[in-house]
Amino acid sequence: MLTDSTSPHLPNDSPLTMSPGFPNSDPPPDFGSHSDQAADKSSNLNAPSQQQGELFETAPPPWELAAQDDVALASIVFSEAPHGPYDYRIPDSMRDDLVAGMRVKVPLGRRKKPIIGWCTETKQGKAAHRSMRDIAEILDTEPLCDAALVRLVLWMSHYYQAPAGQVFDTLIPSSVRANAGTREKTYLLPSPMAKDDELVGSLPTKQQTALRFLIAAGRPMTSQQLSVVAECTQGPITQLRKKGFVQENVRREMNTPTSTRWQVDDGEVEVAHTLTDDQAQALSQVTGALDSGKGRTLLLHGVTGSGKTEVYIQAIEHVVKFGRGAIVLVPEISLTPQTRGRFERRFQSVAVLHSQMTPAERHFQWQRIRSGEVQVVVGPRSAVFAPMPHLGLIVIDEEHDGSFKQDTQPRYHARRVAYARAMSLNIPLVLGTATPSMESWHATATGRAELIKMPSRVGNRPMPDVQLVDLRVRDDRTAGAISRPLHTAVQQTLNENGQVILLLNRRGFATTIQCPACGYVVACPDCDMPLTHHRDGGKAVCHYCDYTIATPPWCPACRFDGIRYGGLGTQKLEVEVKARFPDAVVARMDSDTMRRPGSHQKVLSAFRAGKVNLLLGTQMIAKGLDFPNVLLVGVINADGALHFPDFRAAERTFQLVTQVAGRTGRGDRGGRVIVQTYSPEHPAIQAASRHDYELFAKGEMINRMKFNYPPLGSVARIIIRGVIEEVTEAIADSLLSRLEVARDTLGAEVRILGPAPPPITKLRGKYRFHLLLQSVDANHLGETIRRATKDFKIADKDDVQYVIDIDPMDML
DNA sequence: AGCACGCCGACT
DNA sequence: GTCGGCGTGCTC
Repeated sequence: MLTDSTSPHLPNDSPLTMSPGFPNSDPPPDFGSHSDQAADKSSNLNAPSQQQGELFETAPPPWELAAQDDVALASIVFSEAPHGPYDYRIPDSMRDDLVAGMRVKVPLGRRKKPIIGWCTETKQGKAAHRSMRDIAEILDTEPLCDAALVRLVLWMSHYYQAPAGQVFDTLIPSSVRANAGTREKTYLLPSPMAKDDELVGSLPTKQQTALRFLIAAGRPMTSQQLSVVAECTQGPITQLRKKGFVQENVRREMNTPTSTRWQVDDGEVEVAHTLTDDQAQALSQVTGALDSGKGRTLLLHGVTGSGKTEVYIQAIEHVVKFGRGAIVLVPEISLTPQTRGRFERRFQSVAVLHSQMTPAERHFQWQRIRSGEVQVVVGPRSAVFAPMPHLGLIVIDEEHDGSFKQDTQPRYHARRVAYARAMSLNIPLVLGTATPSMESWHATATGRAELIKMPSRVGNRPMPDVQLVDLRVRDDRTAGAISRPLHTAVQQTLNENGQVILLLNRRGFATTIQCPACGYVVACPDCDMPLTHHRDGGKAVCHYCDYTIATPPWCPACRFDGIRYGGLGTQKLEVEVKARFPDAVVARMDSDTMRRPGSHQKVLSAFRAGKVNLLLGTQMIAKGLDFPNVLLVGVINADGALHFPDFRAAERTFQLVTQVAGRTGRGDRGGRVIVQTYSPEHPAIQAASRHDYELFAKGEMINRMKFNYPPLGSVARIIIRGVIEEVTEAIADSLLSRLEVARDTLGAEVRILGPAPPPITKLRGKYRFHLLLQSVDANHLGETIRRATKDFKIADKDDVQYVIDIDPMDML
């Protein structure tokens, strides 16, 4: 039986452990200490047996009492296996220098070379381990993470079940660890011997003059500099060093060339805009939260074009006034020169972090931020780790965006991490979006977040009109992908010299089974997921639970026998569009054509300049573009996103349609949107067509409730991949039984699904299976996985790997 | 991940 | 009898 979901040995007021957590998680059972014993305890949900365990663990056997001297110890973790933590003795000579957050070199096992590790904690040891070894070397003079960030690392390591060493490596850019763009410089100082006039007087003239110049300078100089001012060669200076008249002082410094690059080039300064009533109201709520000195989450729900950015900026100005800094997270795609310029013109000192930065620049910006001179950091998800010393506010723009979840280990969500960081520092977290994630929306309903509404556009521009085209209506259908009504609208817009955006959400691998006559989709009775058609064997499979049936030859709802399996590519659409509108200049934007860096910007500036009339592409054109001459947006097939085998499919569809609709109606000429669909009555599509988020959220929450999908419950996913299909599946099966055992011994309430083939069955030559775990309590879920995988070893010969994804954002 | 230990087969 | 195959286990 489960007694309590909060761990008894945790301080309950600790902000990172505030219960209930957000979005949808409970406190980490332990993040303060993570020695072996602590890990044992934390994997036990049952409080009474924990106390029992302590009886045995805290009393050392008598023969170890001799080793009980109080020694200085450091807990060290590694980014490579074995990840630790291991305890090392701190030699007396290092005792005052080692701080948590520094890197060290330590001996490990029978290795010849010492290994680099991270210090998570220094402590006074009582029960010394039987084979305690010494720290060999300290690599940093300053910790790379302050105490609060070390705590964040340990929390992330626990929550995402990733080795702490790996989390450190994620937090601290490799360029910082490698000291990119720096060089060791040797400075010269007069030594005590140089004070002895008699000795100095006995030196040869050149050496004497050089030394007198160095003394007169009154500051350390490089031998280069000294040779210039003293008008001599290196010779005399080398002699002075040899004879001991000068001391050497080695310092690591930034190379000069990069150190000016960050500066704003245009020097333009923008003043604060006059706020609309909505904006003023929103701002006062945010500043109120700032002044309260509490960790609070504010969801800023503002329609596209309502001016959220101006609210962020003025809130940050408020923070800056008090000498504190802010972090602004933006989706990868919207880190454009425009976004950057906007912040740079409003603040004296901005650090923009982006993916094209060189290692030296990245390192330089990191140092600037840590020095405290930066007021605002703008960047993608990793900017949540910016080492801002007096952080006062974190803003996440477009908080619903998928790019905030990292898809490699540690698979963290920047919103979840930002929440943990903000709450631990007692500062506000502002989440801004036109289409809140269900997680954030639910948080406002349960009181974990406060809702701020901005329902109208700046200048009171109307929202664009959204027209649904029912593809089931025979008269509107054509042989191609563009219906008659859409064709007419495109032609008309082009005739009026307007620009057109056509959105195709191609996710080719998902072959959902949909009836073209009535729109019916074949779904799994247990998971509510659309089944996916597999050509070989004519089977239809659920990617969550492996439920399988024979693909029905005709529609189960209306008995129509021309059932089809979705799928249309941008290339094919481009051909059709060019044939239909031969006079239009068409550009295509998708991951295939946008592979080269800069091509993105190139196409967009051509579109902005009006050289392109019709822009065709995937999701990437749905976000953030602001072109006043776009009078028509067409969504080729809204169902592609809608009937995707993912419980977030409806949410994605709503977001997609709403965001793409926001690309039009930004000028004086208004704008319209046409959405083609087989399911015009679907709540997500209906709500999007009316620009009614709350209508959507209400309906969607009921759907999520049926199966306890997030945000009502938690989900985790374990992906198992290997070269041999049978072996991979066998290991997935053994992991399943371990999970079941762990769940039952813990008495945890967790539903385990699979192993099932994920939508992407084979990736880079490896077969994949996945296990899905669901629970209303994130702790139960986490503990079950922790226990099941604790000593789970896969033999090398099997060549199978597994990955744990906590709060997965997709099921591919 | 290394690195050594150990337990079975083919060689001088 | 030894050299070496790689399966197994440990690293504070």
